[in-house]
Amino acid sequence: MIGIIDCNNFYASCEQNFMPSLNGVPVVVFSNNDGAIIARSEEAKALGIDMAVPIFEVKKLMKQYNIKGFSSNYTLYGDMSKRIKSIIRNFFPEVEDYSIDESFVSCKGLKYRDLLGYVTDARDKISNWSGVPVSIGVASTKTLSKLANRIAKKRYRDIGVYIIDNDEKRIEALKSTEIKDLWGVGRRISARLNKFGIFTAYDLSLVDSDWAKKNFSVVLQRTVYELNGISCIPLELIEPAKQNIASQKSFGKFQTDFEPMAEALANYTARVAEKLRRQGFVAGGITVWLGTNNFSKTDAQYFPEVSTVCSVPTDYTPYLIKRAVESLKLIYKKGYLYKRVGVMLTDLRTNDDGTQNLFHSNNRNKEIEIIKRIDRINRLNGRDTIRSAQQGFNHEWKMRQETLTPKYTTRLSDIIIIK
DNA sequence: TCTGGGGTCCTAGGACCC
DNA sequence: TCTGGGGTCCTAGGACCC
Repeated sequence: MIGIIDCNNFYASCEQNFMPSLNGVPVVVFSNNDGAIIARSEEAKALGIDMAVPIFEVKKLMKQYNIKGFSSNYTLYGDMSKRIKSIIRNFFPEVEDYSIDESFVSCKGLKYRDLLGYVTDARDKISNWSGVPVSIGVASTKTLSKLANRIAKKRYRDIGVYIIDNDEKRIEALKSTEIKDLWGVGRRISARLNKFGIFTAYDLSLVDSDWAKKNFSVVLQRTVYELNGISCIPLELIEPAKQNIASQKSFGKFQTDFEPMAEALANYTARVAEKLRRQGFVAGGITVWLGTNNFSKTDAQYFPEVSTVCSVPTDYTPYLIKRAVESLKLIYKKGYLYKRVGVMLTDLRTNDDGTQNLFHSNNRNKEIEIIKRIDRINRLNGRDTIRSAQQGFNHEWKMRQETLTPKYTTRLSDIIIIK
């Protein structure tokens, strides 16, 4: 049996956890740039606030019902996530960290116990010890456990656990789940399935798996198997190495000139390069892109992208920034209202990769020394104490974060501020 | 006026190899 | 006059996830 442990309204719950006055109060969390809704407390859901709606569409409603809104605080959510996952490991030795607020766990070895009792106890303790309520669904496959989790959230809120452990429960769960709510089936595929008269998870479970593969893909074929209790998406207990590290952000206001966007790009590149080094990788390539506002019906649209190969796989920020800005020069064109710029480090390898380049001599050892010292200085004195001049200081492109809460768990200075 | 960010996997087709 | 078959790797684009 496989369990999925999922935090309820994770970002909203994190905010409520550190501000007791928010308990029982409708709370929403905004996307970066304070653009759209990405998390809602139960109270906010009950007032009809939908997921992913732009803020300007619900501003009135928020004012009317005094709904509290917060800018996303990923430092806080990331740290809370770490804490919750370490608690989970007390109860389940085999864990796959699936996302910031979800973990798959193996229930192997629990079969001689009262499974429901054990999982319910674990659920209560994870919720109480972290301050973030969680729900647990258990079934014989990942896809079915996701279904069980939905049922735990919707119908068994008080205990927060649901286990699909016989065929009767499985079929009932399938019949009460619309195809569009199925894990692995998105908007496009569910629309296509509807044309074949398939509307519920149960309908899909009855199709021939080869038909699913032929007409759709091996992904849907696996889903069909999983719905029938045949597990084909295994628990991944060893986290696979990252393949890419990316950063893109919308500007606080539209940009038209090259220089501020190059500055933003340099800053994002510095961030991904830091992340790269923290994980012990070097990047073999780098991709840069630009984008206009795809929601606009009148603005001219432009979404260029350029990928290049590093002369030698590297984690050296000055080189990566130089490469990124050169790439931006290739795709930048005057006359557009730009909404975002992004950078992705690709072809990641471990930093002992040792790939050389016959036609480029480089001072890898010197670079390693320099960047190690810069990282240390910045760690002790604050991010960007030493920075590339290209990163600038004005940051007029910076995203909006008008209602950001303190980084309660990771920054002492923030804790003092709220006193 | 105002609409997020960071990822993965799969597939088809082209280029290339012997 | 007539010119193969079996395979891999890479890339772009699509779809999905949270």
